Amino acid sequence: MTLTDLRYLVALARERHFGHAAERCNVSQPTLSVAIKKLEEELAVTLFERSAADVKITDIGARIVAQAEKVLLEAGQIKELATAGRDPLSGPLKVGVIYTIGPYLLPHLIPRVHEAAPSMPLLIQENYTARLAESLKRGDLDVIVVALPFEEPGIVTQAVYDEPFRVLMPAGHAWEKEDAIAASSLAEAPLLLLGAGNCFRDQVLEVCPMCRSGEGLQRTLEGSSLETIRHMVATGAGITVLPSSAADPLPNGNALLSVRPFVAPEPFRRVALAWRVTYPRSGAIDVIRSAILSSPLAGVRAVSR
Amino acid sequence: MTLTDLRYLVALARERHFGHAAERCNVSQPTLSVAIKKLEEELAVTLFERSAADVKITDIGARIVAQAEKVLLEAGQIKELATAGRDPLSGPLKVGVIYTIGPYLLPHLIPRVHEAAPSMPLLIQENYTARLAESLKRGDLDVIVVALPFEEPGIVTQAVYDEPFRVLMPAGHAWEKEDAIAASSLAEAPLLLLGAGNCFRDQVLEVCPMCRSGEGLQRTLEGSSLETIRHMVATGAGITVLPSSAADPLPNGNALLSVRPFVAPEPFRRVALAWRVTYPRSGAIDVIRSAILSSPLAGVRAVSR
DNA sequence: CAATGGTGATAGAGATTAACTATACAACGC
DNA sequence: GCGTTGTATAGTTAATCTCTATCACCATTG
Repeated sequence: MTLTDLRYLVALARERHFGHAAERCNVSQPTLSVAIKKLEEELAVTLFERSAADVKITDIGARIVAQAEKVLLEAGQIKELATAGRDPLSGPLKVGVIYTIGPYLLPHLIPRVHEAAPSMPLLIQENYTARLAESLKRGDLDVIVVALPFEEPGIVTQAVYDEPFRVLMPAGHAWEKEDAIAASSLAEAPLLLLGAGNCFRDQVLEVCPMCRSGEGLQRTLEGSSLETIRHMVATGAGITVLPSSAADPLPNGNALLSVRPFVAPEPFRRVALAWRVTYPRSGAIDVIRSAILSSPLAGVRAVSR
Repeated sequence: MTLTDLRYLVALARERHFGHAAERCNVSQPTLSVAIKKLEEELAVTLFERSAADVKITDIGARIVAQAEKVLLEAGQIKELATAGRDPLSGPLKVGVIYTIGPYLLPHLIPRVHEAAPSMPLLIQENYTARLAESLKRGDLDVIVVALPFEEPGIVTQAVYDEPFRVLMPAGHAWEKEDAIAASSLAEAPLLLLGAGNCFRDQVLEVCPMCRSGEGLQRTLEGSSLETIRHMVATGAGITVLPSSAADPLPNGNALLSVRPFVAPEPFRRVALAWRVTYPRSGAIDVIRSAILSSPLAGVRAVSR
């Protein structure tokens, strides 16, 4: 029993004439005749009464035809589903973002994506890089926004933008008179750091090797976010390093904080998109990339493909 | 897209492993692999993400699999319908009976059929032979009970029983003293006849050729039934001829009527079943025949096959 | 870093199935 | 009877399905 057989069956039930039904199915009369006979044998049921005058459907035949129509209808739905799902910009996209990007990127990203792909709702999750990578590989996420380096088997990454680091200090801090801060001097200040797991923490420590070795005055704040650290800096608890997208928008309306760049060469992080090599909706990822690049993130420089 | 393809699809969605899914479908891995690929091409949609680690279903793939399961379920229903409908004694049987048999046969027939085939309800229609034949050929009826001769192209008949004719007269009628009535004497009495269209009318007239030529005292009662004629006879309106199944049960409790047989050779009618040659539920017809033969119809003689 | 094992894709051969054309067969109507 | 109409059957061709064997890929492991 194939879907073709069922189509023949339904056609014959409608036409009540082998020849006409065959014509409607674009096959020869013997083809349809044989198919119906085969179907009757397979089901061990007489579906039609053939006579010279005409073709009559049996009671059981009518019931089976009705069911066959239901099957064909449902089968047709598959094609419709496929057609609807063919657009990579249709259907939800599961996006992961690291904690140190999400709060600054998402407010810009969401409206832009919604405009570019109205029928692609975003399901967003913030987490550590390692957790995001796990979810991505498992298929719980479709694309993640992370900082490089990021290497995983089966995962491709595409750099999107570079983002310089800034020093954030309380207003009135001694360094406020400097135009730019040397990375080496970070070890001299009480540096507030994110907890382990945040890649940004590691990147900051890389900027200041002495801090990593524990020789500085840095303090690790487990369970904190850049925002909570910023508030702590505002109260004079220490200084910190922020990515420009988090730091630059601040001072305008915030009298308690001062932001300074690093002296060249400025340390920076490279933010990238990552997805499974096998992920088929590349169009959706393009939309995300474009939306990120058109977002007004302070201080960032696009990375050409 | 075939039902087999859909089975492969569903299996793969369940197993998430081409080899295992193929095994479950009793095919080789390449077979399933190729089938899935073909399906994806036909639908122009990626259903699965293949990677070395595992097989992930895409969102659209999951939706299509759900639909495929629905299709397979409905298709399975066809087989169940066929299994259920394979029994010729299941499902309603559309029976037609001529007016001059129905009232005497059906009360006996129905309980017997119900006992022999409890899941075969009877849909019964009484009508003239010609009308029944038309309905039978059209497929509105499955089997009819008529009197022979009955010849129709595409219709087979099977004689069931012979039924002698009787003369019915009012109690106290002059012929009451006779043991048997000669057919030729019918022309001498006011004979009440059914309207045209009733085959029994013609058969009675055949018994009495003089009546046919209009030389007797007979009166045709259009729109009547044997029962109404019987009541008329009881009031003394005339005499009539009845089949034994209608006549013989009467006199016992009916002081107003007398019944007499004809002199040998008794005229009789041969009652038969008729159905389309193509009708597949011959088992159902056998049941009807048996039920008729086991019915206690007065005076009838079974006709051997 | 090379070897290994597991997994899906591909190639080519063989068998099955489905389709066609031609024709037989059956039933009715003239 | 004989032609017409309509379905079934035969035989052939073509498409398709399925198989075995093998490749290619990747991730793990010694």
